[in-house]
Amino acid sequence: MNVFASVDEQLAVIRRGVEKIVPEEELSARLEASRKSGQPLRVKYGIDPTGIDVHLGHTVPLRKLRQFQELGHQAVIIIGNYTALVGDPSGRDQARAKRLTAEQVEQNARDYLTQVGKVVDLSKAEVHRNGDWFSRMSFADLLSLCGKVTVAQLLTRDDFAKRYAAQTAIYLHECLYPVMQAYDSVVIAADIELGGTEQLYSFMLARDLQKEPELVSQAQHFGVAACRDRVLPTGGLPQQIGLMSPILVGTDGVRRMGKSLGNYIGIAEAPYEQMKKFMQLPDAVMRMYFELLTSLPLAEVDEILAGHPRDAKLRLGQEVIRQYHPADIATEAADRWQREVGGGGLPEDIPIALIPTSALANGAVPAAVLLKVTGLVASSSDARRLIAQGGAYYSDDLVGITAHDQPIEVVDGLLIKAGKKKLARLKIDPTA
RNA sequence: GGUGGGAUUCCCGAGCGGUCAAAGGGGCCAGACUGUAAAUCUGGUGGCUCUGCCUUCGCAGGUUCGAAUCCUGCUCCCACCA
Repeated sequence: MNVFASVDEQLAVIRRGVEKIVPEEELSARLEASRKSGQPLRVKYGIDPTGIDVHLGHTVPLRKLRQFQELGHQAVIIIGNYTALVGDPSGRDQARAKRLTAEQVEQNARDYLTQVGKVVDLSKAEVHRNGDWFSRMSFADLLSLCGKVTVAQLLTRDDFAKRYAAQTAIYLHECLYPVMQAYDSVVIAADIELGGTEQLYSFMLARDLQKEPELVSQAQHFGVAACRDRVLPTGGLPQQIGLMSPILVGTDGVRRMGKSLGNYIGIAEAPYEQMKKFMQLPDAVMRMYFELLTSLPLAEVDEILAGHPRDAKLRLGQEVIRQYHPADIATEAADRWQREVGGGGLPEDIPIALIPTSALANGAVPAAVLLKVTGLVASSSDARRLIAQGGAYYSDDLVGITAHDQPIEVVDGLLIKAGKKKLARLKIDPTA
């Protein structure tokens, strides 16, 4: 059967931008077997619906999942609505403070799927909520599951080991987190699991559980049909292979991309906002972004990077933006950046600031007061500082404001600029 | 339960009776440079009716001409002991 590309061709796609494959040597054999039997591999990706904004960091494994789909394999998305109740302890030095309610989790799950659908072809993917089985497990089922995992195993996890050594709390339900995640792999008979490098422990635990006949037959009760014809003569399942993506650095070029760090580019953001963020990336992260976020051949990426970094960023931005917006919009975002920023022109969407008539004295307002009233600056002290440092300008010709008490004659449409980025156009408000 | 240590301006962290709006670093802002990248340099970073005034150093009181600094109580953290 030739529904699948050759193993080497598949490997070329699969390996791109992957940091670690464990166990690496099993991958090509698994692909080979799938190609011979015509049976697609089941590729699992699990997400905990704890937040809402999907950003480019999340798209790295999601894109990998999409690539598997394009190679003809079966994407299986696990919505961790039950694991979300626990909270992933990965890398944490203490337990999570709050736990989400079931309703929040379900709402988040829906929001997630909408955004995930921009990367993965959901019409061809299986989507499961792990509550489907965890909510139906009996305590006896849980006990037999726990009977396969030792505390010593759990403590091989770095984060738990550290907490144990430091004598900070490790709650039992946290210990269950990796066990639950691994059990998901048993229920859905995963051949491959995608995730970040911090998932190594759970991925390996899944392999251990998948070879346990008792757990496999138990999992049959939870009705994921695909599981049934996968059972080996031993009673176990084929053990999954873990594919771990590197962590995408954020727009600061240093820390991992994350919402709480404010260094992310969200896939739901407006194209021009995304483009501006791309243009402000440190040069050094471009290669990583090209590799992980686009499908451009790496040889071509090298050529692009050999040129002017600004052009490379424009290209990078467009390549990524067109994955989430129409291509002409992506091009327009790049053009607009060149016009407004690259060319030193003025942006087209300058906010209007209303100036109450009562603030005028002979049609003019002292510069510091004006800056404050427009809201470009937080306080009049701030305004004075800005003016003293030569960072305040007025009119389309950007005339520098030289003194905080310099009277600025207010006219409708007058441009006021504070620093590099903040702009406003004045409008006299006759009602105030 | 016992004994010590601590809570400082966005963050970390000095200060331990006046010269403290409070060192230093980070972050952030502005200027120079430039590709609105990085690096570098310079300045700034509580508020105001701004050569001065007002409000900040966990909370509430007190001592003093004067307190972030001393005393009392309260709240919350942390370490060691049991």
